[in-house]
Amino acid sequence: MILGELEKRVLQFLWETPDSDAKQVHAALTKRQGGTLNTIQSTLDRLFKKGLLSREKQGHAFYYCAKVGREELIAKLIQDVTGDFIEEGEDGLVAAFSSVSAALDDDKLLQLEKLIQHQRQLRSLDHFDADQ
Amino acid sequence: MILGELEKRVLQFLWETPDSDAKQVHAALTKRQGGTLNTIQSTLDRLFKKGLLSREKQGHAFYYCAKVGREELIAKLIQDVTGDFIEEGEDGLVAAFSSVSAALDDDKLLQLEKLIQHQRQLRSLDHFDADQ
DNA sequence: TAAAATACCGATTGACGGTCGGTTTTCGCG
DNA sequence: CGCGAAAACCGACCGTCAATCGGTATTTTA
Repeated sequence: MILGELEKRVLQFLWETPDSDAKQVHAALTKRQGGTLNTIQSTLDRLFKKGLLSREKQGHAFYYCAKVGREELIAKLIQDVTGDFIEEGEDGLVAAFSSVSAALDDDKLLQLEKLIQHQRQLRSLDHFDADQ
Repeated sequence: MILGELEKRVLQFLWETPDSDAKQVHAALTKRQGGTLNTIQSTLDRLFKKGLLSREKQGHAFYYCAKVGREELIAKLIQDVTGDFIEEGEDGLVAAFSSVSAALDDDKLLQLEKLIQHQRQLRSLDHFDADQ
């Protein structure tokens, strides 16, 4: 999946400000270039058709929400962009991580290891909560 | 950086078979669709101009080599595709990994942690060798 | 030097994002 | 209920870029 510049900016805005209509998105993005209200509507529609947004009619306008979170989208983009270089059958994300770890220096690698340990620790806490 | 389908297949071939000319690439890729020899030449040229290939004239033909390895390219692609969603200043790759770790289940996370530990172990062995 | 192999140039096609004008639909209010 | 405004929708156009390939210039080699 390829995202254009405007599409990315719209997504970022909707992560910060969910449940916005075209007018609001336009008002927010037009300050740093953002085209016409029509342009924003087209972009919202394209993102909706790509399955990245949900929308609901309130009054006479659609209100949009991001259907995927930032992390989820990043994961999807990485899988897309690396998919053709990953063997069939292996998990795309893990394989991508694996490939890339070679490109990280020692500090980055340590940083990443701590990050994952932290993440796993959070998980076990969640499980502990869920067990109560 | 955006890579087309043919460009990806050419790259993969050159990783397996470095120092090939257009004719060889064409012979190898034409079995599963690959256009004319001219098409392959254009694609090689495009990849060369993108800085992904090096070339050297031997006889009357250019012989191409991939200038970036598979891991390096994957790292670059991930940085490109996630760059707009990563804060300025932080390391793109680590930040991307960090974002994505949320999208991994426990097994994958553990798998990844072991992978990184393994990688770090390799590094220290390399350093040990280098010190001798 | 001539023929063959190859590089190079340019045109075309097909996607796709961005842009926007014009028309139709829809909603709310008098 | 009907009117006016607001919004959605449609379609067109542009720019970019990968893929494709024909034709021509260039280079190598015999």
